[in-house]
Amino acid sequence: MIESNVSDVNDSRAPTKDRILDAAEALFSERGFEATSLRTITAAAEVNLAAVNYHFHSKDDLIRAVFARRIGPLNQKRLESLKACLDAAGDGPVALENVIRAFVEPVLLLRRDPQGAAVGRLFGRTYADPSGAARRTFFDLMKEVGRPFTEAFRRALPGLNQVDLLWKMHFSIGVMAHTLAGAEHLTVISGGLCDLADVEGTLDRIVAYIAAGMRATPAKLNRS
Amino acid sequence: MIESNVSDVNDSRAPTKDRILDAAEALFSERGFEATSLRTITAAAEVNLAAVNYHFHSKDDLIRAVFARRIGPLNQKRLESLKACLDAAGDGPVALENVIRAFVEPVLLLRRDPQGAAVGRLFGRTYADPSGAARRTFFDLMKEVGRPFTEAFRRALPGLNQVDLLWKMHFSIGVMAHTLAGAEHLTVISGGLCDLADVEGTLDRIVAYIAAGMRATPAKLNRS
DNA sequence: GTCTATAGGGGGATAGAC
DNA sequence: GTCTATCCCCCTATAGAC
Repeated sequence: MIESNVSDVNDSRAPTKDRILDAAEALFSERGFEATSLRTITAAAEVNLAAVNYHFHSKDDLIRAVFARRIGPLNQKRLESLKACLDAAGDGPVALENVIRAFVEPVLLLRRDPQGAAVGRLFGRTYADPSGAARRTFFDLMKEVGRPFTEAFRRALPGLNQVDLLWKMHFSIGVMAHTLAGAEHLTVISGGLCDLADVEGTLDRIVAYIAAGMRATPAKLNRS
Repeated sequence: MIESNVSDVNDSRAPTKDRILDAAEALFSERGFEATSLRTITAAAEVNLAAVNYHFHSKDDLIRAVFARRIGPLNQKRLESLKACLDAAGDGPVALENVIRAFVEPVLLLRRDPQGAAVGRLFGRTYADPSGAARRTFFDLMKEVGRPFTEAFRRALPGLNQVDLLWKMHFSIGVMAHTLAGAEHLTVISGGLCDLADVEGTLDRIVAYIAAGMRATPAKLNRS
């Protein structure tokens, strides 16, 4: 009630830096990196244009910062869940579904709030986005989860060779990325019957689909 | 004798219009729509800048033309293959793997030549791309295959309800799109062990993965 | 730290000669 | 149909006042 500022709107203003990150995140996820100008970002954040060059050096560095802020905590959750399911397995077999869930659940849970949904879309889109800065940053930050999860999948699918495993992980990442990036499209097509806001239901569906795919055996791998 | 830095559009004198389409296709697939300027395209095509505005009205119309040229023939092949496998089934059950193959094979076969690979990447990327012109054109042109394939899947998976089917088709499109758009990434990660140039092998793998996923039953009870 | 103002470069699109 | 030349817009980044 003390706040009586000059101009309009909701002024218990977060730090400028965070306002820029929030706006950039939302706009990048909606329009892509190239199509989003710094002017649009600073207008949405209601900060000055020059602020983005003061707090971040350049647009590329802003893109990097947007990813860095989110991926760290996300991957920490994934690794914690993975550790939990490996501990539960002990020396016995690792449950495939649990490994998949450990990887998918944290990023799908983002969908619970609108800002998180933007993050999800952004990640999903980045897998297919050619933008240099985004791609490099994203994959650099994803390396830390790549190795332990590959190892966990190997334990959950004993007897599967390396090449088969990599292909299946690739397919599985596609399922996740496309679900994150293009889910509103599905909502429209289905006339609202398929709703990504139902996180638990979506999670059950996606885990079941991926698990079955990873267990599948290609029928005829050597054709004439 | 100016060397283009992207792909040689070296048909010694193909029509200007086609040279522009070829160059645009390759560049869009590598860098995205927003990041590719008309100047870059006309330089690669070794034609004049103004030619693109003469043959196509605008950049958006050029994007639409790039898609229109490829999607028509592609969908025709898909529908022919689908008809063949429905005819083979007669009144009996439809083989799920054949329906999947009818949809995936034509687009995967594009990978056999470099220009086709660009088309594949372009399609894969478009599923996640926010660009307005590309997205609308692409989905408009895909509508003609959407209905018959949905119907075929319903026949191949009797007893599956509409919502489950739509989710599974959504996941499956993700597998295909990601394979098309991000396969060279897999090639790098695997140290060349996974090679998308092996079209037949990739096709067997992807069909097996998707078929298993579509047959999967979500186990909604095992959440902790 | 935050603003105004502007530099400096590309971008899409068009006019008009040939 | 194809070229040159150009208009006018929007972009990123920076300089310098407050």
